[in-house]
Amino acid sequence: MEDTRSAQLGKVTLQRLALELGLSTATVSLALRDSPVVAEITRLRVQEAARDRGYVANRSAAALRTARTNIVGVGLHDIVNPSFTELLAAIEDALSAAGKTVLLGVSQEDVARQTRTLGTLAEYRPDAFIVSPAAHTRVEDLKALAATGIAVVQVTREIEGSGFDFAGSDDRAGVALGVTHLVELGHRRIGMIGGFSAISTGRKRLAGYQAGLKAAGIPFDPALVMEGPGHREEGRRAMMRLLALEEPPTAAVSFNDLSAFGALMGLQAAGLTAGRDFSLVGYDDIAEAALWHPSLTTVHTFIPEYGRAAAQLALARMADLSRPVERVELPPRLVVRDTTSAPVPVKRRPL
Amino acid sequence: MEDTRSAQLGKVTLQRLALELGLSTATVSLALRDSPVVAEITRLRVQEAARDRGYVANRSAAALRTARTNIVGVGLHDIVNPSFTELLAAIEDALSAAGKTVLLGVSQEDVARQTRTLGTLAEYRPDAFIVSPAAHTRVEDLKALAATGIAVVQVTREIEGSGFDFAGSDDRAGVALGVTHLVELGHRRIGMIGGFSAISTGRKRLAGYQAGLKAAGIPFDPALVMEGPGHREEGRRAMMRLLALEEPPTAAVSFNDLSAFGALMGLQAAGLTAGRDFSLVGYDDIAEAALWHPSLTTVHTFIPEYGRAAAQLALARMADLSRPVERVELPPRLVVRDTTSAPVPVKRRPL
DNA sequence: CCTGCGTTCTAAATCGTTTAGCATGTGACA
DNA sequence: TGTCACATGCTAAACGATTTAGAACGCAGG
Repeated sequence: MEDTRSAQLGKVTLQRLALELGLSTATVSLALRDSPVVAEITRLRVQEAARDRGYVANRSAAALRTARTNIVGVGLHDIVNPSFTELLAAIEDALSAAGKTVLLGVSQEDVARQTRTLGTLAEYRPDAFIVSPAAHTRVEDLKALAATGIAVVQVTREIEGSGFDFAGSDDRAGVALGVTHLVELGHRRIGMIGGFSAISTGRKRLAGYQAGLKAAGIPFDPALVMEGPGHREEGRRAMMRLLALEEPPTAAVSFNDLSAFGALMGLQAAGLTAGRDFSLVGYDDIAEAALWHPSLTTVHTFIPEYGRAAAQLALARMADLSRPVERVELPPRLVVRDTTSAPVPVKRRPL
Repeated sequence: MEDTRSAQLGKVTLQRLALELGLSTATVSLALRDSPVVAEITRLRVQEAARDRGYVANRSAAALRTARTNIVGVGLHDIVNPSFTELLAAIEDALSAAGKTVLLGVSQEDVARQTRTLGTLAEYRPDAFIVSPAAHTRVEDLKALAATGIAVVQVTREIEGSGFDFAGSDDRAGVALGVTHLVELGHRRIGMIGGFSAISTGRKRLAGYQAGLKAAGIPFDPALVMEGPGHREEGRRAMMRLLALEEPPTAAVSFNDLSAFGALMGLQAAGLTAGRDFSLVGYDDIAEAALWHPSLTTVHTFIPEYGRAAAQLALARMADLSRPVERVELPPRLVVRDTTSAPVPVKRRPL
């Protein structure tokens, strides 16, 4: 009934509404947005008519006129990794509470795809971008986005020297926490699993690993660092390689929980028990970490918090493009569970 | 440099480009879109100029003119639940391959919020909606979206009688598979954990449970059905309640993997071992299922596949609004792991 | 009767693109 | 020379909203 009528009469636009009400489009537009210059009674009349006729504003038209879209482009390199899912959920939640809508782009850790995706998003003229840049992204790639006067905020990862706002966790301090914990348990030979130098988080977490060692007076041994993208499978292989070393470590920290899970599988495959034969510390504390068996000692990074922070930074910058650059770097917290313990002298149970 | 220049001269629009090239906007517009009516040489000249000047098309303007946005509104009730994350990733992937961009809305299983969110998305005039409706969504709520001539596709869940395309898994058959598996192992008293009748998947999975029992000649006992939203915590509580029954079941199927994980925790808390003292079948087979200890026997539902199917349905319907309604219902497959086994006579080890 | 003022509404320009229809130039051909 | 076809490019009118300057009106005060 309703649909048939509106289909017959064509789409209901603001002009149409104005015509039917015997008002000008100016008045209708103002009335719909609760402007004080239109009389109370007219306002109510207009809003009622809009509701009755099922009027839906056309943001393309509004955006064209106002150069504002209320869209925020969110570009992540991955959304299946639980830590990024949590991030996306937090960002979406904070933005939608502020009346913004998320236009989503996923780069799959591929700069070319990221360029294409963000380029497409840019055509929609988002008021802001929130980006976790793919590995190998250059400063210019990000600058290109901001060229049109769009606010750009980096989240989780950052491109050093880009000069954009950033929200994430203090990765250096975080991984150092994990190393210190292992040292306190008595470990001296500690490996690092996953992470690579093409992304800021990789560099910072490696730096945290080194800082932790240094604080304990333990020399850094590059042979104990297994670079990798932070997948489960890569974590498993890294653990195998660590165990195959001439002088294998008795413990390791990892780039993220996913590679730690892989490492746990590697331990299991080698007939070793985490938290007894080998100590392992994860990073991020995603929900799954507490559920493993044994449950994963890891570093909690407050992902929803910095997701919300990123949203706030974006809102602040789109309100004032020239405000000083801001960095929000939340301090992580160590969560001790069952995969860490004092090292066993040397003997290893064969099964 | 580049930014300063373009900032000085104002935004670079198609008109500006035309002016600088001494061409009409029509020609420039056509040239940029590789129309055959503009001469090869002009086309190249225009495209080069566009590249040099950093021209970024304004989709709001184009959308206004063409009534096409290349946006697809994706409304999910949750994105943190891994099965919906996988779904979102698959949908995004398929759509972006087709040149569409995802405008995201999350309803948090709340109809009011869903109405608000989808209403906002509608203002952007997406070419299509892909929706997994929140519980208690009524047919009219969805119809309202389609009123403006927008393609609507339901994914995972559906509102019966809405008459929209649908892509999901054959939930009835899926849960029946699980029940049959348990029956074949020798179980006769089988519970159902999670799911509720406010959503189609809840109803279908319950129906599958009943169908499985019926096929085995086992009478349906409502006392063995623990309704709930499909969270971990709810699964845990449901398991506690099942175990506290006068005549507790020896096995259970569950609404989804998350509630099965909760149930596993419940078993552990009760000092029971899944796959020995109690058999449990999950639903969905998310990545985490294989990693539990013991690993979860569950029903694999091909989420990325039907996510892609939903995207294809949306593309097809936006190309032809009047095509016949299509339903894609993928048959699930049982994955037997370690949480199921033949029932133990009655004796239970106290710890 | 004129002036001034506040309230409420209108006319018209504008945002950047697409597209139907028209204009122009060129060469072929009769 | 005139006609026609074709290739190419232009003109101008949309699309649906927002916004600014100002019109119309009623009313009070002198």
